[in-house]
Amino acid sequence: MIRVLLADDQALVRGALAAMLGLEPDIEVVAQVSSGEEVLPAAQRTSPDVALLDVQMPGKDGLAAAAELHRALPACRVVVCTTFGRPGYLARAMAAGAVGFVVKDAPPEQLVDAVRRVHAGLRVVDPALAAESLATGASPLTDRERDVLWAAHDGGTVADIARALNLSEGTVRNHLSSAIGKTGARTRAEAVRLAEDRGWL
Amino acid sequence: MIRVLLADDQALVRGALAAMLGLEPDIEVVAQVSSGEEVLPAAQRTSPDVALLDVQMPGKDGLAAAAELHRALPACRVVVCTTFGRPGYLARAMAAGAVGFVVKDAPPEQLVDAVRRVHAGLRVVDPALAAESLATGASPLTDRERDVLWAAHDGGTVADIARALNLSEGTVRNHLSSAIGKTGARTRAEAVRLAEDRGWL
DNA sequence: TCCGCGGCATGACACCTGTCATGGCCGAGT
DNA sequence: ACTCGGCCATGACAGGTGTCATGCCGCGGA
Repeated sequence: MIRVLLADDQALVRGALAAMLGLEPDIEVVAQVSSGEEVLPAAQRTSPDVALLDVQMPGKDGLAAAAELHRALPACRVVVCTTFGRPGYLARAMAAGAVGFVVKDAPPEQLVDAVRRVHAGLRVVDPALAAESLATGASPLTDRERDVLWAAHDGGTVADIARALNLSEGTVRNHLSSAIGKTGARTRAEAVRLAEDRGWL
Repeated sequence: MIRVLLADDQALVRGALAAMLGLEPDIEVVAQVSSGEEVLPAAQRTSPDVALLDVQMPGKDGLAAAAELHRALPACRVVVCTTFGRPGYLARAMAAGAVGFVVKDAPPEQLVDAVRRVHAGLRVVDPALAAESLATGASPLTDRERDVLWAAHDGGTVADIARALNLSEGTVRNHLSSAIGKTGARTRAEAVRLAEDRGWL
């Protein structure tokens, strides 16, 4: 029996995934949580063999939860599952100690397959995504540029961003300008979009 | 037996939902498709009692598919299912002839419940969302304002938008200004975000 | 018929943005 | 000690942006 922990904020898909995994004779879902914060306590309580974590979750996201879980319970194999096949996510998931990475576009068998494979000690990564991840490369943005770009995410003015980060407006403009240059965008909005697509935020 | 058609572009969640619904003794998933275009042909082939359509799909989205399906096969009850509980989606789904609206945050039982209820001729709508929908109201944007705002979606300049819509730059600025005023935003980026959240695009 | 509203356009103006030059500060690697 | 890169800041400038006044056209309702 492979003991599985399931983390996804959308109750409907979490329940559906549990039902699907439950159909497999050698898989048992021993815990379900809906946020990153609940992952570690639930894992310590139920000691699962495999943890299936969604990236998009309120509060602590799946990547942060994966890192935390990997440090505290190295025996628990982590599979990261996400809606968006963004190259940056893959790289960050691997850096966080995940051994599997599954996209929600993939056929259902691939998930149960991934659970079995990581339980057997193998790594599971989509080859196409791995190639794209290497091609896109790591984020060229500095920490501060990322902060500023993230603060520009919801469309505030330079003054708003400067206030939020305790910076001068000129500095914010510089960071934005630099980020725009590095992403190849022509406006800050485009830069935010591109950086987000590449997982640089 | 309630015959169900399932439409969701994410193969994993589609399969998981099918597995979950398949566990119910009185429900049978007779068709699964991954895009809005496939909905009508599949429905005509399998004549389901209930169609469960995701809003976010490539090409023709769930709302367009719902309208098409409702016109062609009025006997088939449509339930719209979405990740985002945006008020505008609810209104547009109802206008498209849907009789059910389920958010993916909802508990799993609520989905099977919704399927049974709509099959019994009832409407299924989240009360909180319905209230918010009424409060937000219909879009105050004119058609052109919506077009311009949508064209501004990916962060191009005014000149880009003007080219894309064959308008003068001044006109684009006017429409944007008007849209910014109506949404209560202060920049075009914020206006795009707000309008999107409210389902005005 | 006239009026009002929406789409389209022009021009002007204040303000915001993106870019650049310049300089100071600090920590890391040579 | 020195250099280099990242961070922060200031100031200046061209060009983009948001707003307003004004006008024309076409359409549907009073």
